[in-house]
Order: sequence, then structure tokens, then C-alpha cells
Amino acid sequence: MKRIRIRNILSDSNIGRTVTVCGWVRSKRESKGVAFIALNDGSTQDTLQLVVPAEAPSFSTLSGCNTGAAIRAEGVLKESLGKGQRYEVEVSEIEVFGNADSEKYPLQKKGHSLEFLREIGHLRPRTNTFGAVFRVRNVLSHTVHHFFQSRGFIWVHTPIITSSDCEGAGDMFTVTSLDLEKLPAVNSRNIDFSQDFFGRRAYLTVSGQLEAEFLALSLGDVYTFGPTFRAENSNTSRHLSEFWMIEPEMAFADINDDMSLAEDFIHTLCGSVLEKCEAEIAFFEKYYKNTSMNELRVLSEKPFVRLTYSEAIKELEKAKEVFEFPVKWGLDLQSEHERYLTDKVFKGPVIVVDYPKDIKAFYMRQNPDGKTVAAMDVLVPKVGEIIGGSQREERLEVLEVRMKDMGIPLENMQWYLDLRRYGSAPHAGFGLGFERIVQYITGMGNIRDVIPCPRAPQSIRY
RNA sequence: UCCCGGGUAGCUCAGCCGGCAGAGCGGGUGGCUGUUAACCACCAUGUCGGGGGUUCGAAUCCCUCCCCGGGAGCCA
Repeated sequence: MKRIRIRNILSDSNIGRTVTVCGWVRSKRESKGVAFIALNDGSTQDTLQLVVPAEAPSFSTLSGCNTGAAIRAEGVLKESLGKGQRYEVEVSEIEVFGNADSEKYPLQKKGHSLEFLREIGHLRPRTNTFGAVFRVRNVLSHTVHHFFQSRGFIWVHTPIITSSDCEGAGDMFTVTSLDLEKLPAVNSRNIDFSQDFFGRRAYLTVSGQLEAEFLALSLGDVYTFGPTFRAENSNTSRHLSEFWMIEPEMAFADINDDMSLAEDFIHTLCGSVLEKCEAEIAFFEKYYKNTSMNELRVLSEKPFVRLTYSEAIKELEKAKEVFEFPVKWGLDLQSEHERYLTDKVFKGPVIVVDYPKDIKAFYMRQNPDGKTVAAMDVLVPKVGEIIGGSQREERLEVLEVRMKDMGIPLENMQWYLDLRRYGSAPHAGFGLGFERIVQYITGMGNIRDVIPCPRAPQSIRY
């Protein structure tokens, strides 16, 4: 079928041309002599105004063009006579593919709450809000690849099914082909996973980092971009059970290189949305007020504040705020503490580095002070932690001692230790939750509204 | 998992110190020669989340379960 996307039609050079457009009716306004249809085809935030004069043969077809109907329209693109839009199509022919019964179709020409739209996930992409979210998400996805590719990073595909259960990033989903009605038991409590598909217990990945490390220690600079799973019973506006994560890993790099990459990365992501999604951001700015072109402009340029964990603690200790949780060197920063730093003290993104080793993962490189590790978190206003990264421990003995101290079984991790036995090198990387950056940039308050099919505890529709 | 708040028309919500189930939006019908989530007039809407209890009488009070939202923890 020959059609022009609305995104591509709206320019002076098309004036006077006969065009064919297809899309879904957002609203229809009829009067005796003329009718108007606002048509959207998903390619852009804008609707295209179709004008149907009463004398046009297609005027009688209009009864089938309710809100939600899928139609094709043919006509001449003109400069609009009315105010509110620059162009319009004077329709000569309309074909209705599928009408939408206005007494039943849930999306009508009125505002709907995000909570309600979550219940109709299969229809919500037809709204202004979700059309905008998914277009921004697309631009960000593309920019992720462009950012790394242009810097010579190699996209690697780490496994989704994994046997590593020691990543420490949270509870994991078990992957099994065992008959759940008749589980083979080694004793009354334990299941015999040697009879399972892989001959041992398998999980959905919580992170591709460990695998990305061996790829970095051979290919140089790599990144992953793929689905990640957490079986944590998290019920918040910032957590999903299935989400997309980006994990760059750089050989011959230290924590400072890591922080610079993270900062450049976020600058670039914000910049690309600024450049390519002006209409979408303008929409969010107008209707949700949690993001703006100005904010993004700042985010795409302004250097991030960097401070050590110890400096952050000092900053929090002199705060006049009353915190619910204690502030003390050695304790992890709570959400309220992070928010104080980003929203009140520095009013923008902050990178906190050199955390106490006891609150961080085994693979993070120990600093010469013996107390901290080269770990960094990028914190942003409203959303909180958006990136977590570190320089990795490349010294075999130090890593082994650390793993033993933390009770991590070494037998399944020999491949990981091999990387330190043979040609070990300093390396660093981070993980960025993709939905969190989409959330941050669009200003959407709930992470379930930036992914088509959100998965969360007790929630898996569609 | 914990702490709050909520569930009443298709949607958003009022009614809640017990006594006839309501509004706005959306929808339908009619009107209007260019509208912008059009406008004007009229019309229809209900398992008051489920179950149990108190009472002459429960949307309203009590118990319980389910679901949704906000916050916290875990993290990205």
C-alpha cells in the first residue's frame, strides 16, 4: 500500500501534492458543511488535519470514522485555513479499514489517567503520551549504539540464561525444563538439578558484566545492551522484573575513565533527544511538567559533580535536614540521602566514588587505603541511582581473598579467576538501567510507563 | 516484604458522623458553513471491588480477602 508517513509529509515542498495517509482517528468534528479529522499514524507527535467538505463523496463515509478507527485518506496537502496547524489535507477519498465502536472503545477524546492506561497496555501506545515515550525510547536505543560504535566499542551478546548465581545483584529466576509436578529430589528438601536440562541449576541473567569482562579482556572495549531479570519482590516506581541494561566494559581503563565515559554517555543521550524529539519533550513539558528542553540542554552539557563517598558523608553530616536513616561512614547512602545531594546541594547529577568495601560487590577493585573500593554511582534528581559501576579487581590474590571473605564459592568461578591468571589488566565498566534513563529524560513518574509490557511482582499481562 | 492512601457510571471523582446513587468528562440523538480534547440542547447509564458481620435499614460502621497507587527496603 502506498502511503506517506505524517512525519514526512509536513513540509512546504509537499504543498499541492496529492498524498495518501493511513492512521488512526484521534478526534472528529463535524458541522453541516465541513468535517475535520485529527489523524495520527504513530510516526510523529503531530496529528494531521483532514478536511472533508460536505460536497465530497466521502462525507457519507464519516460515520465510520469514530475516534480510534483505522483509515486511509487521499487528498491534496494544503496550507491550513484555520489556526492551530500549518498544513491540512483536503480529502477526496476515505477508506475505513476498521472502525472502533465509540460506546466500547476505551480511548476517547479526553484525558485518561496513567493508572487506567496501564490496564489497557495494548491500546495505550495510541495515546499522545505513550506514542511520545516509545519514540523517545527508540531514539535513545539508537543513540546507545551510535555512542559506543562511534567510540570503537564492540557490541557483545552475553547470555540470557546463565549458571552464575554469585553476581549478588539480587534474587534470580530459575530456568528449568523439569516437570514441576514431579520434581526429582536428592532428599526431602533439595531438587536434583543434575537431571535438569543443563545438568545443573540455571537462571535468567541479572547482569552480563562477568561475561563482558572476558570479552573486554580480549576485544578491548565492549558493551552489552539487552534484557536483564531480577526476581526481587520490589514494588516501586523505579523497578522492573524484566528491564534492559547497558553495560560497557573497558580494558586498560581505571575508575576515572569509567566516570568520564558515564558522563559523556548521559550527555550524549540527553543531547540526542534534545535534537530529535523536540515535539515529544514539548509535550511532556506541557502536560507532565517533569522535564523540559532547558533541563535537557543543561544535562547534555553541564559537567557532573564528582565527590567521594567520604565527602558525601561530610556533606550529609552538616545538613540541617532531619533524615529518617542515620548518616555514618560505613553505612550505605539511602534514597533520602541521595536525593538531598542531587536535589538540594548540587541541583543536578552527581557521581559518588570510593565507597566502603563492605557495602559493595566482591569484584570491585580495592583502593590503597584498605577501606574503600573504586566504585562509583551516578545519581540524578528524582530518579536516584541511574548508573552503578566500578574498576574491577584485576589482582588474583586480592580477588581470591576477597571472594573467600565474602563466602563466594570459588569452584564455579575459576574461569573468572583465569582472567586474572593470564594476561590480567586493569579494566572498568558500569551498568545503566535503560528504563531509568528513559524515565529520567521523559519525566515519567513510573517506570512501568516507559516499557511496552512491564513485568513486576504479581503483574504479567500480555 | 513493610508503612500509608484508595477501589462508587466507560473515565476522573463527590457522597462516608447510617435513611431515595450524584457531578464533570466521555458516549448517543438533534442543531450549527472552518473546527482545534469545538460549541448549544436533550437522552441513557451502576454487582458502590468480593465475601462475611452489626443494624429496622449499610456505598457509609466492623472483620476478612483481592486489586490499584504513593513511600521505604533491595537495586539499574
